[in-house]
Amino acid sequence: MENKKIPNGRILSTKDMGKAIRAKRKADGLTQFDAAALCGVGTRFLGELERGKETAQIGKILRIIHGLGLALHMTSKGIPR
Amino acid sequence: MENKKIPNGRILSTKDMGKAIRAKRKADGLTQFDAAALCGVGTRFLGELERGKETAQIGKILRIIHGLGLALHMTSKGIPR
DNA sequence: ATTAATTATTACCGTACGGGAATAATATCA
DNA sequence: TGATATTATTCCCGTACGGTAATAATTAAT
Repeated sequence: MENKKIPNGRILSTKDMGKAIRAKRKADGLTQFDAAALCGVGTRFLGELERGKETAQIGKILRIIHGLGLALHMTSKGIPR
Repeated sequence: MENKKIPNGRILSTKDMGKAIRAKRKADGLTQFDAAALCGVGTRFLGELERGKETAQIGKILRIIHGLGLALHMTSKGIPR
C-alpha cells in the first residue's frame, strides 16, 4: 500500500510488485526495452506494470518475474509454509 | 508448472496460484460464492482464477489473496531477501 | 441411490488490455 | 551544460476481460 519500504519483499499492492520488478531490472542493468524483449512482452506492458497497473494480466506478469530471475511465493498469513 | 505438488508455496504458473487460492478457500470452508463476495469480485473471476486463467487481472488477484488471508512474497532467486 | 450443494460453462455486453510506433518528457552521462 | 539514453504518454485497433444470470455438470451429503 505505502510506497516506502517493502519488508522482505512482501507484495501488498501492484505498486509493491512494480517497484520490486523495476528494482531487479535495474540491478541487472537492463532497460525496459531489453527486459521486455527478454521476457517476451511489450515495453508498454512492462512500463505499466512497473508503475503499478492494476489491470495487468497475471500470465504476462509471471513471465516477467521468472524471466528476470525473481521468484514468487504464496503463504498463509501468520503460518509460513 | 506441473500440477502435482507445490514446494513451499512457490508460484511458477497461474495453475500454481489458482491451486493455492482454492486450497485456502476450502481450508476455511468457504464456497466460491462466499469468497468472491468477501473479496469483492464475481464468482466467475474467482472460479477462473482458481482454474489457472492467465489473463486474470493482478489487482483483483491481490484482493482475493489478501481477502482470504494469504500473503505473497517476491524474492530474487537464490538470494531470499 | 437420491437429494442438495457447489462448481463449471455459456451468453450478453460495456469497458479496456496490450502490441507497436511515434513523440514528449525525464534521467543519465561526459 | 549539452548530448544521449531511457522512460512515459498517446494513438490505433483487434482481441478479450469480467459482472451478472441462467443452466449444465459435478461433487457432497444423507
